[in-house]
Amino acid sequence: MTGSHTLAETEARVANRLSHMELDFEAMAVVSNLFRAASAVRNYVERNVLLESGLSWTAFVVLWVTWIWEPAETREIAGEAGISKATLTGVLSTLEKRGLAQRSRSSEDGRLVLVTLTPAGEELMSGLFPKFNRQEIEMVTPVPAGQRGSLADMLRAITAKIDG
Amino acid sequence: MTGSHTLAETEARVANRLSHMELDFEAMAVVSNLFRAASAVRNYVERNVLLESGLSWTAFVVLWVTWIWEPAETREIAGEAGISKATLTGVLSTLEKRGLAQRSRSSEDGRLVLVTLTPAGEELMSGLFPKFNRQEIEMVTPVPAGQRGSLADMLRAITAKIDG
DNA sequence: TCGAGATTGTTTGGATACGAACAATATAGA
DNA sequence: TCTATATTGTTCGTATCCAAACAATCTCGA
Repeated sequence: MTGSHTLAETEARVANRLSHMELDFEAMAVVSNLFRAASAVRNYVERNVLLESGLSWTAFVVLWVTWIWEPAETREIAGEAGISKATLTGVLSTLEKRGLAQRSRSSEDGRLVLVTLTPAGEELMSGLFPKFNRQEIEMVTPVPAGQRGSLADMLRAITAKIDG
Repeated sequence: MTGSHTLAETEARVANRLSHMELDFEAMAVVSNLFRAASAVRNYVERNVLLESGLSWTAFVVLWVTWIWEPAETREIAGEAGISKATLTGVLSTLEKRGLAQRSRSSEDGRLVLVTLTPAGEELMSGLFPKFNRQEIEMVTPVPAGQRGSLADMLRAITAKIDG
């Protein structure tokens, strides 16, 4: 997951390759560590919380958004989950096949599909989410409590700048 | 990409769903924003830098690692890129098919496969990486310069805690 | 009323993603 | 030397993932 090379070693190599260019190593480090952290968090949660339920990260997020916003429109779910509508179609089909979620046509707008959880889906999320949050707490431990809000704010600022 | 609901609205909904549980909303916010940011950064770069070259994010990262560490061992590439060796096999096949990278057996250890860039791959990366770094700089803009190092450090600490 | 344009979910085709099983190679100890 | 064990990259099966094309539905103006 994490590369075996040190940051300094990598930077030296990059600088050597691109000695004639001006590079912002700090920006590089932010983006690089952003992805390492996201990947590590995802894999860790998939292994320790989701595996026993046979859920992928994406499937869990889709269930979670549906759980919170039920009945949820698919475009809303895709937006919150950060996946394309094409991907959501497949994930929803899988969740329906497993009896965790349900699709239904909107009576007000024939184009829309509304998603709800089945009782089995509700029960699964009720048991799963507390475990999920406990893992979140554990993973954020190395960041001093007084800086976690700031960390979230900076990440939010980056997202806002891009999606703005 | 980014959900249309505000943080407060989401938290209120979650609190309503889980009023009987103790939840750490700050840890939730960190993980949630970590993924929103990573997803936003990835999609933005794929659209604005990688699309014209027909590269996926993963394919680009594999090319980048190879470019820096050439000749690179596949286990090394997979580790740095944060993907499994099975995934790397497929990505390398795609890159070979497109004439951007090349596989060769190690003469010192018959189990190892060494990867190098083709001249076309070299040329592609020489033109692509500066654009990539300029996007990185732009995306990190909303974080005050004095706090970018701290941001990278916190992200690194989370990864280190998980990967132990 | 009616039709051009916009919006939505699905399908299609191809790439990515991973665990598990596998074959090839290397290494260590008897 | 020989063999049990470990390591590495590939294959296999299945689930994601997305852009583009598509069909169904809605909206709005003439």
